[in-house]
Amino acid sequence: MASKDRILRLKEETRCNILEASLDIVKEEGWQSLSMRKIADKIEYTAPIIYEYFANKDAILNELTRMGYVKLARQMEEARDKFTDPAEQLEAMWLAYWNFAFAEKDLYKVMYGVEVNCCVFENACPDMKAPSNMLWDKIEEVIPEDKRTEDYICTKYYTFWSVVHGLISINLTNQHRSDEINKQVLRDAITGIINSMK
Amino acid sequence: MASKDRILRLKEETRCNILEASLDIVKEEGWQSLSMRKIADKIEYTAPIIYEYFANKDAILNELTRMGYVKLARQMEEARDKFTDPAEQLEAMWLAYWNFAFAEKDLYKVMYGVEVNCCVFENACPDMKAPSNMLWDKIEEVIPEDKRTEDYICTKYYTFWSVVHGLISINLTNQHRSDEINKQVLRDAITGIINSMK
DNA sequence: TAACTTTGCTTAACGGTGTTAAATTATTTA
DNA sequence: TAAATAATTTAACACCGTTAAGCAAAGTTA
Repeated sequence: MASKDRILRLKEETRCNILEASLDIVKEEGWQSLSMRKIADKIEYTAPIIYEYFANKDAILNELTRMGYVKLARQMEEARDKFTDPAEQLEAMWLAYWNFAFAEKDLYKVMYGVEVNCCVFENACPDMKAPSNMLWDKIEEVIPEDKRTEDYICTKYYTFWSVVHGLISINLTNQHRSDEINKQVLRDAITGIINSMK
Repeated sequence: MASKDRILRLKEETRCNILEASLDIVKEEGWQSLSMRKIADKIEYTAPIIYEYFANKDAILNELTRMGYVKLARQMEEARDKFTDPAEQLEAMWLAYWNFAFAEKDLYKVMYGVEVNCCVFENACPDMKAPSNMLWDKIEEVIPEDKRTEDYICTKYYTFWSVVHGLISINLTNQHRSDEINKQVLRDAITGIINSMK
């Protein structure tokens, strides 16, 4: 009954093929244009057979993100093991996280639910720039004159924006929802950055 | 020829109705289930009529985000004008930004492209928790024993995650792409938080 | 070997999406 | 009133996720 094994192996293989094809499409065209029919085309089957391997499209995305987390964890471990000092290790791990996100952009987008809503952001209309301009101007005002270079302002601006937007995103996608911790993180970060500028 | 004016006024009104209906649907069912036919239903027309007011669905989302930015700017101005000290003003503005995001969750999601990919995040499988556990453990290690409470670790963890994920999101949705600034922000923030823990 | 059953896969279909072209109805103009 | 124009709808296209029915090959049993 070795034929059973062969068939099982084949089934496992097409399961893999489905995931590989999906990831290819995601990498080539972005995860929002991933469709069951495109996957089927790529593995040279018709769409319905995918449902013998995955309950639905979400299940495929789910498995892709799971695999993404595994890969991320591996890269972070590698980075960690290059150092012995805990602080250095921590920094290396965050850098690995960072690097992963950019090496696997679309995967990261699927994993953390980041996506542009529609159009190009390039020639953003003035209304879209108003809030950032306001913040920018105020940051400029807080920074003492002797430090006030374009790059320094830019750095502080993005540090601010990152921590706030990041915490918001986490709360919106995840349902973390511990208001106490959130407020503490937010105030810690904001006052910290402000003090660092003075 | 006052009838021309009346017609123009009516046209402007249905344009408004389209946007209002869209925002209602977005608030009720989330922006991913916004459809041209649903909008048409709500304004008691058929779908093709919408194309006389907006080029396509993206144009509607675009206008909604533009209006969102206007609203955000107004709330930030209000917050700013309650203080005179620049540092206090800056903090108030960031808090206004924060409050806006949670008062207008779905609008913020459209504006900044934040969305869950598919399923519930609640009972996340272990693979999904591995990276965060690794970071959590290392943070715990870096924090001196006398400060090492659950809440303190949690705060630091989310501060880290927020700033990194936030900066990543900004880079992925936007195409900011100034590697120099990015690296500076990242290292500034990370080493800053690390030092604050010691 | 012949009949029956299971398996693997496809075709067809449902209800949904954004979008466009043609047809129809209503309104204005001559 | 008749012609022209505008407003609106119907119908259609091509896509989407998903399911049910059908078919053909393979395996199993008599």
